[in-house]
Amino acid sequence: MFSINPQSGLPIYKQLMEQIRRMISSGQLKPGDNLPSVRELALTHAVNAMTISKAYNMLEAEGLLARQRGKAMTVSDNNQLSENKQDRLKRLQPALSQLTIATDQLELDIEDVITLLRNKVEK
Amino acid sequence: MFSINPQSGLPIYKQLMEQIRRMISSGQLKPGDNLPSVRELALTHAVNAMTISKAYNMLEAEGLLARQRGKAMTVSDNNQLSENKQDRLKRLQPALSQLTIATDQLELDIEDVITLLRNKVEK
Amino acid sequence: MFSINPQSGLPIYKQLMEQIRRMISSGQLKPGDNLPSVRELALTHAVNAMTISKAYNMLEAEGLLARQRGKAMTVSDNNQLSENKQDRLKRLQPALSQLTIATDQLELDIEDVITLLRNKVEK
Amino acid sequence: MFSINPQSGLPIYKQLMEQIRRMISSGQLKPGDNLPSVRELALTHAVNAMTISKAYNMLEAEGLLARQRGKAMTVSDNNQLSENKQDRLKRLQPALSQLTIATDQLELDIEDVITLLRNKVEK
DNA sequence: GTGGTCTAGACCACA
DNA sequence: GTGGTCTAGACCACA
Repeated sequence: MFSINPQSGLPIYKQLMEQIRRMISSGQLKPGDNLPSVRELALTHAVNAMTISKAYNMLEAEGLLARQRGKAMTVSDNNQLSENKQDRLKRLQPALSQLTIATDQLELDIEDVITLLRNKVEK
Repeated sequence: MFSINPQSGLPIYKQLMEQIRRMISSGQLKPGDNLPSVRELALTHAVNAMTISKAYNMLEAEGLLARQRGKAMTVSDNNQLSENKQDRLKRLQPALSQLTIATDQLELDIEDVITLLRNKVEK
Repeated sequence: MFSINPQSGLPIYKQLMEQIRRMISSGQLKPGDNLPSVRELALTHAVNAMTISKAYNMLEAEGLLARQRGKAMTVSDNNQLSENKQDRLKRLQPALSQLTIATDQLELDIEDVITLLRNKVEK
Repeated sequence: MFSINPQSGLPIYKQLMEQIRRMISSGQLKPGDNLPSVRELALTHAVNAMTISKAYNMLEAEGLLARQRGKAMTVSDNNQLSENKQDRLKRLQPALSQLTIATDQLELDIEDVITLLRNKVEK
C-alpha cells in the first residue's frame, strides 16, 4: 500500500504523510475509510511505531485524518483535499522536477526516459 | 549548474553529491575538470561552505573527486563512474520510481504525466 | 579513555580516529560495544560535538563502527581490524618512527630514552 | 637530513621547524652552519618552496636562524637553544607520550616495544 | 536519550 | 586564491 524507503534520506514520517495525502487526493482513501493500524504498518515496513504515529498525528493536525478512541484512524469526513485533477497534477510536480533535473544532468534522451516510464507503469 | 532545494527534506550535501555524480556520469564533468570552488557554490546557492565541503569530501572518499592542496577540487582521473547509457538509465531509477509511485497513488493517467514531462523538458 | 591534544597540530578528529582504531585492535573495544555518546565525549574532552561526530562518521565509512538510529554507535560486528599481535605492533610504527627520528636528531642515547619510557609506563 | 611526512596531518612547516630545533639543540647544526637552500629542500622533499620558506622565516623570528642577503640561511650565533642533556630529553617528551599512549591502547607489552625500538635504532 | 544537519564566523595551511 | 578545522548554537529525526 505504501512505499517506504529508509535509505532515501527523506524522513520516513514525511514519506508516509505525502503518500497518504496522495491516496486521499485520488479517492483511493475515502472519507470514513480506516487506515492500517500503527502497529501493523510498523511491522510490515520494519519501522518504529512512533514514526508511524508521528505521521498520523501530523495528518490529524492537518485535518486529513480523524482519531476515534479505541478504533482505527479514519480519513476525516470533511478533509480539504481536492480530488480535482489539476490539483493532483500539481501535487505531482516535485517528482516531475526531480526526474527532469536527473534526465538533464545525465544527458539522457527524454524519449528513452518516457519509454522506461511506460514500461514501469505497465508492470 | 546545480539545483539545490533546502526544503526537500533530503540533506543538501546529498543532493549535491548525487547531482555531481550524474554530471560526471554524463560526461558534462570530465576527468581533470575543476569543480566550482567551495566558496563560490556556497555563495551562489546561499548555502554554508561546510555543507558544500562535506559533499566534496565524501565524493573524494568515493574516489570521484581529487583534492590538490591549495587548488580547486577536480574530477578524478580514474573515477569508476561509467558513462555507459544503460548505467545512466539505471541511475535514473530512483527518480522514475518516485514518479510512478506518485502517479499511481494520485490515480493519474500516465499519458497526462508524460505530456507534463514533455512540456517541462522543452522549456 | 581517550587522550586528545588540541595543540598537537594533528586534527582532533584524526587523533580520535586512530585511538579508537587502536582500542578495537587491542580488543579493549569489542564488536557490539557501545562507544561513548557524541555529547559525552564532547563534554569530557571540551571539544565540539561536530568534531567527535566527524570522527565517528569516518570510522563508520571505514566499516569499523556501526550506526543504529537513535542509539549509541557500536563497534561493528564484522570489522576488519586484526587483533593479531604483529598487526598491532605494525600499527605502532608511526609513533616508533617519530621517537627514533627525534632521538637521532637530539643525539640522545637510546638507553636514556628507554629508561624514560619505562618510567613513563610504570606510572 | 630531515624526515617530512605530508600525510601525517601535522603541518609540513611545523615538522621542519621542530626537526631543525632538535638538530641545533644536539649540536648537529652549530652556530654559523649553513642550512640547505629553500629550493634544494623543496626539491628533495617534493614540497612547495613557500612552505620551506615559512619554516625558515618563523625560526628566524624565534632567533634560531639568521638570514644573510644573497647567501644561505645560517644557524644564529647567539641562539638560545640549550644543548643541555636534560633539556634535550624534555624536548623528546611529546614523542614519548605518543608512544606510551599507543602502547597502552594497543595493549602491547612495553618490553616488546623496547625491542622494536632497539632494532630500529641499530639499523 | 541518541546522532544528523546546517549556519555564521574565526583562523589555519598551502599555491 | 584554494580547501580544512573548529566552535557555539539552533533545530530535526528517531528510539
